[in-house]
Amino acid sequence: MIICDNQEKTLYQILIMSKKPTLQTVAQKAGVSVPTVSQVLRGTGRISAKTQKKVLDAAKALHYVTDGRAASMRSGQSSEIGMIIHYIANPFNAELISGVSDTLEKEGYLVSVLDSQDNVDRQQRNIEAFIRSSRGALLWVPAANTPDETLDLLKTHNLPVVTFIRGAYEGIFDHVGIQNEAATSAASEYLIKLGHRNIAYFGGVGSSETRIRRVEGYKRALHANQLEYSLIWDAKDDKVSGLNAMLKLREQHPEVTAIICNGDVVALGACHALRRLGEEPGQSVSVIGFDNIQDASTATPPLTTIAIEPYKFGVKLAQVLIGRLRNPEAPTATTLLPFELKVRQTTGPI
Amino acid sequence: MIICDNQEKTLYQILIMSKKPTLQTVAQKAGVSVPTVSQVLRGTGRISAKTQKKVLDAAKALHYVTDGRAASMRSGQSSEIGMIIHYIANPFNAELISGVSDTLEKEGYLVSVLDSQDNVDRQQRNIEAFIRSSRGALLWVPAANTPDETLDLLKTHNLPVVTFIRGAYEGIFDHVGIQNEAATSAASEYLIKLGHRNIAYFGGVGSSETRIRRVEGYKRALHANQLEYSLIWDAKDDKVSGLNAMLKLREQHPEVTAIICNGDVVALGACHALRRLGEEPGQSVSVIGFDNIQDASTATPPLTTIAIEPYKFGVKLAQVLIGRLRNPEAPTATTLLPFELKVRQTTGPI
DNA sequence: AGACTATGATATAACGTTATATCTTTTGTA
DNA sequence: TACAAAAGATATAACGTTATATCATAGTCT
Repeated sequence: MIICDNQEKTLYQILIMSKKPTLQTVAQKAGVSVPTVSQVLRGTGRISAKTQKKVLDAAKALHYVTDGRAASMRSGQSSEIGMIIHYIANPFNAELISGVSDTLEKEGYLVSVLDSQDNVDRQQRNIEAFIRSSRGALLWVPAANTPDETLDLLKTHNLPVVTFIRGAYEGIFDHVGIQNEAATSAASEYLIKLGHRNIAYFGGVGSSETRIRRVEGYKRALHANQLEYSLIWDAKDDKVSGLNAMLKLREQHPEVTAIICNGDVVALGACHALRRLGEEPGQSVSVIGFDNIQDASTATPPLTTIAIEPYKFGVKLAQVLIGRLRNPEAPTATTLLPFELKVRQTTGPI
Repeated sequence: MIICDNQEKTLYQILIMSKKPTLQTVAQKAGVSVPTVSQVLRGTGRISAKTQKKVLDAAKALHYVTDGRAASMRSGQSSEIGMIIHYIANPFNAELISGVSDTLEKEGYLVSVLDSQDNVDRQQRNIEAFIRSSRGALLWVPAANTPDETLDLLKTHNLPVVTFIRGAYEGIFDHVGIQNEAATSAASEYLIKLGHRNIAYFGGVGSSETRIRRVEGYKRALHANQLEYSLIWDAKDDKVSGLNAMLKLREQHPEVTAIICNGDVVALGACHALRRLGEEPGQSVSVIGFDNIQDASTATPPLTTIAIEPYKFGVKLAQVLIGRLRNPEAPTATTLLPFELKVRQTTGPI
């Protein structure tokens, strides 16, 4: 019994003491030097086939995985990419993130996403966390009213940055954005052709870059068609807020016959409000969304919306970043993604 | 002109060459040694107030941020936590992630999330990526049919792991889960009390741990009430699949008067199908969801569902991990979160 | 006053990798 | 056969931290 007990203890000790494998461990097992192992695993191509096999076998047997910290520190390169977005759970953003991750993972990068909640302090902490953790690049939706201090931090640490969605720093950083102004302008033109005269811009709060541009597109179209009437109606970009804001709008401004929304979620909330009032979206009031989220097509009635394909947006964003990392000295560029007006059943003649 | 030109070049050179600040840089500026700076910044409390001020001023002026790679490598500790989940964009999971991130960020950790898409190869790559990038712990929803190789990898690298949602490795790792069986059992009992006899389990595909438990709860309740009828109907957990599966179910099994769904999303799809058929959820067919996502309460009609608060789930999960990291030798534990049956309008007497 | 302790600061080594330079062996050529 | 060149493997140093041990200096006690 005592012997058995001792044996167990010994095994336990070994288990505890077995550290994770390093180049050192693999080199010993394969009977070669540490730099040789490193070269084989990185595939520099300067090691003979025979040695390569020995090394690869040893590495596999030991479940060896490179320590990215050490590799990154020595080589000065990082395969980790940080992303800061204003709201992760939004379905549009979630799809976009998938596009980014899929594309960058194929290139061997690892993407981590933080949610700034559009709060500049949180954003500052997020960026510091990324710098501390040595992310090699940053994909960034700048929060409204970002202070200069944040920019200083990014510049001090020479972090390659690509902004997206919100174009606050074009010229300083690469940017991938949406044709906001052109999109809402086209949507307004469409409503005007249907005969609408009292068109409101619905949803969004405050003066984010995105919303300003969209409102401008809306106003431009009104102006181009000599329409006097215009109305901007605030609502946070979630369904419940959209619902409540629409109830209020119908009460206070019954003259409105069409709305262009800041996002699909808020648009669906508005449709919901109309039906609760016994009205049908597309009949008494036309509704146009923005984003084309999955629910837009499956809702009853299906939502007319400005479609930006979020997954493709993410892919493009990733490609721009890859280009930047390959060619760090290239001048900064702005890429605007195309949009499409998907006409469904929430729009109709007046 | 030449002088000016030279000056400009010099400035440019300096800018290019200015590397990011290190302890070295800060130490020089403050006129102290490197270890002193390190101690001040970590707050070991062994440095005089006067020296502390010098150091902190210098660090601030230089925008110094610790290099986490080096710190982690030397100290053997990591403040980065990896999370692998089967589907990021699902609103329940998105909320859960928020709960985790918020809680862990407060403790100084940085969470990165990867989406395994329930694919074991992808999952394996994700785990390798996390090991390579030296995550200090892993929060993990194991994919169905995870191979032993994956476990070997985790064990070899001594990674602290907390599984959640799916309890495949209880006893090996800590686990935070849902009372799946009790929940569907309670939901079934409720339907039976309303007079339903032909109840189906609706949604989910294949034999995930979660689904097995939920189906078991459903069957247990049927059995306890001597009901003969049972039916399990597959559907992927998205709205469109739910819609199509429900259309088929109504066609092939018109005798069913109530369904218990694998998730709210699929349940909402089912409700949508009913309305398309001119039926009203809660009248001809009762529908019970699972998760209580935001849309569940705002849908028409509001969805009766089994509520788990995803944010609280995330907070609890984070707390379990923190406990594990504080006390690595403690025996593993399983925590099951309470559920609540939220009765709304999609359930009614037969 | 001399020895002892507490306090504050520093010197040194190590974490695991990769870049560079160096060394050995093989191959090719005159 | 001798020598250069190419190929294959290795030795060494460095990345930026922190743990540990060491060294001053000031304060306390007998």
